[in-house]
Amino acid sequence: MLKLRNALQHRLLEAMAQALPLPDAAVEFPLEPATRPEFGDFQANGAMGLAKMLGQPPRQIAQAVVDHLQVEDLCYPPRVAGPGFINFTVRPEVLAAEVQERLDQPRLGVPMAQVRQRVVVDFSSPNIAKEMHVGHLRSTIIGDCIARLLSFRGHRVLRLNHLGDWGTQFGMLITHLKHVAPRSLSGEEHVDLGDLVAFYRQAKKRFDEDEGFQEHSRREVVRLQAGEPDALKAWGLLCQQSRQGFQAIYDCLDVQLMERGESFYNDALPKVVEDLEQAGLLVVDNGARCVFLEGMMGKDGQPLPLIVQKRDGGYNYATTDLAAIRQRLASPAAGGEGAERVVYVTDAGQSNHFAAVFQVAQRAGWVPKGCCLQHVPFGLVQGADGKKLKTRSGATVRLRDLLEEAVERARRDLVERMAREQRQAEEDFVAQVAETVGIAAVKYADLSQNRTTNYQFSFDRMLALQGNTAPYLLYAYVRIQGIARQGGSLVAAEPGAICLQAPQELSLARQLLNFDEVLLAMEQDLLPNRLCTYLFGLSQIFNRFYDQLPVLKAPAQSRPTRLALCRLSARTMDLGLALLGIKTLDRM
RNA sequence: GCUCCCUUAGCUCAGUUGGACAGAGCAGCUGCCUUCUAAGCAGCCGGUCGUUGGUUCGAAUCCAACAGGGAGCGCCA
Repeated sequence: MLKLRNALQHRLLEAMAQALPLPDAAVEFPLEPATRPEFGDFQANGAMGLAKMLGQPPRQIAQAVVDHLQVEDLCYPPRVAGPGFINFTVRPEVLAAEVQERLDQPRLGVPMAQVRQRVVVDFSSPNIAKEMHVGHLRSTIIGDCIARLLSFRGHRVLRLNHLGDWGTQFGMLITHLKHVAPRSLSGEEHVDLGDLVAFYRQAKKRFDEDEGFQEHSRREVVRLQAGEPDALKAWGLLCQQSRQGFQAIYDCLDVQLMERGESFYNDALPKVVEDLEQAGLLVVDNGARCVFLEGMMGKDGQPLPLIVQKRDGGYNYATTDLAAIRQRLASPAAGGEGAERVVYVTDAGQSNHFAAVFQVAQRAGWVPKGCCLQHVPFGLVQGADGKKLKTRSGATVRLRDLLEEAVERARRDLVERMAREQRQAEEDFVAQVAETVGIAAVKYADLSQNRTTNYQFSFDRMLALQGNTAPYLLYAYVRIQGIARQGGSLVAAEPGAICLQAPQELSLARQLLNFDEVLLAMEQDLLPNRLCTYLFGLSQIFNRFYDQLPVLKAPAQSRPTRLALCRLSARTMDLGLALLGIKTLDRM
């Protein structure tokens, strides 16, 4: 509907210019999608805002605009409604022509971005020697979805996994392993991710309790950052073990990422501090080198510092993040990525941190004009009790276990239903459906929630067959595929002109044509739940259509139209779900 | 103590440049399978949008105060 809206908006502004005695200053009269179906397709609310300026009642203004409007080729006569709204209802034959045109468009009416940017999407970011948990789940799923959308819009997207593979935790871990399992550091003894996690926990405990151990650990970090061969070797082995565990999860989630851990920026860290000093931003305070922030106050009303080099000489994550910003924004000729936009998908708890780092990057002059750094925050994953999600024993939930359980539950549902319906199926079919449905359910549950709020995790809800869930959407798609199978194809044997008559046909067509608007809105604020709400609505409207109107057995004059609507529905679902990172099924 | 976020139906949530009587889903209740279809469809029930003020022609949306919940706050990431 983007095309139609633009056309109507143009004519609306022309009519306004003719109808109203306006000042020279630019006056807007925006046309927006109607808030309710009974108001038609579009509504214009501008009259109310102009009432005071023109000293006329809003309904009179609206009527004057309507009197000058020339839209009869696209709409029924526009009507003034309520306090001064103008409602537009597009003619069915215009909708039909749009459907016809979109049927064979690969992009389903969604334009390429006018300005195609280089974008870095920084997401997932697990830590070496720790299992991935539900916190990484949201970053991974949301980040992947955003990257897919931006790519589809024509941007050049670089998906970076800013792995926590550097820093204090390695000092702890290496120091601890030197004591308890030295052979693991030389590679003579194999440790897997589970062992590492256990060692990490012990090391953390010692670190918190034992000052001497803390000192050793800090020294070990400095040795690592200085590139001591034995420390580097131990570190490399630890990373290798973790990486395998992560990759299994990414494969399962169908997520592509380029690994670019914190260690990548190690050599650039001294230069960050040096250049901050050159820029006159660096202050040594209590032995630590830091930049004091503008507009961010601490307890006593004093400005908060961003520490870039610790008292012991070690660098921390702020330094790494600053180095990463520079590398990403630098031109390719200078060894950078040439990004014009960098998107960070992390939990909302890091908002302050990113605000601080972005501010320092700005003040240091590292953000070229026209480039933008953006934190895309998301809320916590909570359990049924409203508290941070934990296992019954109180441990963090491992992502591996969570995904396995989703697939297992999907499988049990499927097997049970097949028994009830006396269906037979190959084991391959069951396994594939369970995998697809289980993973889709987890992803969709996450994406369908407004990302900025906390989100309550529930297997029962996400796997429910009715409601705003992945299984419901997938089933709507499966139904269309069922028609395709029975009818041989969704392409009419004797294609006739599309003619929208039944209300169910019209509302399905309208929903289908709204796809482009929704994707642009989603890109605007990077809220995947916009697309989810749309696809859920499409599924509902399709199910109504499917329930109330025959397709294959439709009268000859309706059949091509209904087949076309089915085809466009399937393609829209398929593309929409693909942008969410969800695979479809032909049967389930 | 300071900063940021949240509070909408019994439950989980939509509602983002302020717009028409506040919307879904689940749960509860009532109907509909000789039909390409029931993992579905049609309908009913359910709300002082945390509270109180303010701005506005118009506020769930913006501002202020208060209450309740969450997160963060100098050398972890």
